[in-house]
Amino acid sequence: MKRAWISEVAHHVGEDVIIKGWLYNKRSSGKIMFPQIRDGTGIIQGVVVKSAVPESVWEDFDRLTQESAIIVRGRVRQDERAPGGYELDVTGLEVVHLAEPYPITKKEHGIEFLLDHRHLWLRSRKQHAIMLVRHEVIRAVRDFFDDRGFVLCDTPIFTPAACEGTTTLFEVDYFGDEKAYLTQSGQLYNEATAAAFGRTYCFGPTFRAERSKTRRHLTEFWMVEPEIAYATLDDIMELAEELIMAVVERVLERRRPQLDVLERDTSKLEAIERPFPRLHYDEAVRRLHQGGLEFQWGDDFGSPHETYLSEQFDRPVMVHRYPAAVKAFYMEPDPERPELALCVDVLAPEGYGEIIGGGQRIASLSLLKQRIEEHHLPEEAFDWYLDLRRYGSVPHAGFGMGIERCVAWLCGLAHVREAIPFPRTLYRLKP
RNA sequence: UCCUCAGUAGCUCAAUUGGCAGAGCAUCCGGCUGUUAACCGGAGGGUUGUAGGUUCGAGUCCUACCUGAGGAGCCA
Repeated sequence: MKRAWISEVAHHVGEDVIIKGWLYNKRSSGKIMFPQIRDGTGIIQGVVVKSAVPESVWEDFDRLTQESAIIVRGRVRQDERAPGGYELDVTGLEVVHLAEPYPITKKEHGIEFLLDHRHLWLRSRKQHAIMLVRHEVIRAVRDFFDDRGFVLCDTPIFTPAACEGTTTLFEVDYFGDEKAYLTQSGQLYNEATAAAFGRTYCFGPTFRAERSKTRRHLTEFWMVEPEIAYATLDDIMELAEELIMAVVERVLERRRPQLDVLERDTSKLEAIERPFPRLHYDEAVRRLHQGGLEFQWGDDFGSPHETYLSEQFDRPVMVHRYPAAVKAFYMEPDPERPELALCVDVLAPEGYGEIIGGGQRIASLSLLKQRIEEHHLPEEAFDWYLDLRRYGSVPHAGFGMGIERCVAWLCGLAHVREAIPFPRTLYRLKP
């Protein structure tokens, strides 16, 4: 008898198999029992008939607690009455470990309790589905860039200084005499690797010590950041659009069962098509005013503004050319209107907020120096970065896409914390 | 950092005007041969977040603190 994975039982109908897993749930009715067995790939309903199995097997099943580790033998059979369409007529059972009373029950739980038990919560059906979508999103992203000739060039997590002076950084003691910071973006290093390889991307965790407590914020999140030499703002807007389309299409193609478990309204994802609307900042402000929202030209959008703008479209919307004053120091000014930056934010539909931010970087050494000074940043920290403008400086552009916001949007989650296996938020560092 | 809300059994919640702290689930015991968060009967389970105050009497009112959640600002 061979071990079978539950996700593949359809190929074993009529065969005797071994399932190695855990007891997900159990319903019994006198002399017949229906254990739900999960093995990480899926859940299958077993059927244990008292008169058909040795007495010891029946008794062992009878005393099984939720999440006990078990090895079950039986024959696979197709049956419409079973939740997954297939059943296992059980013939044997080995109890690997009898679990203590399991804290996560079939009834509802509060979010605090579930987050405290995140290490166990991941076994639950919906969390399991979310992680498979996340996996697919990450695979789609890597395939997208790899297939287009981008080189994966990972950037450091310990950094000596801020990438952008604006946000707060986590400070780390680096062997006593020096301070290091956890990276908040790989972008500055991407600019170096793009000059070395033409097209690069980095993909890793980033850290923001912002005291934000909302459904869109984590202190540790994953970001993919492409950077292209000789690219302009228009080039990367095009690329961002293609990337999002590729990810949406891939998830719809390969993860429908998971989206069904999550009760995601997939028609909202199916409706997404190119081109995405491109909204000049001026036009965005006009729309806000038309909608009766209070907003001052020159400010950055707050979350209510982003939500309002994204609600007007059935697909992601790209807002470009924000005032340079509210953006990072390295943004290239629009040659036609230098008070604006050649940058873009992509806002996800349904109020999921900014999923992509990027733009064209300053190519001129003197202008970059000037901006560093204007932003009160220490120039010596950017020595190496300025070198990129000394040795073959070219126009270049790139962007960053937040994986968790993307997953939360695709899954229709109420909060990004469920889009990462072990979320880190302001007041939560465990488990 | 600021604003709002919450904390009662292992979990989710209830408790009228300040007047005997209760239910479902989980656990344990019993019943049930097709269950779908199975169901039915029984049992055990409590320093009401902490400290103080008001009162004959506080889960309930007051003060401070702790913990958590939602939001703002900032951001992906």
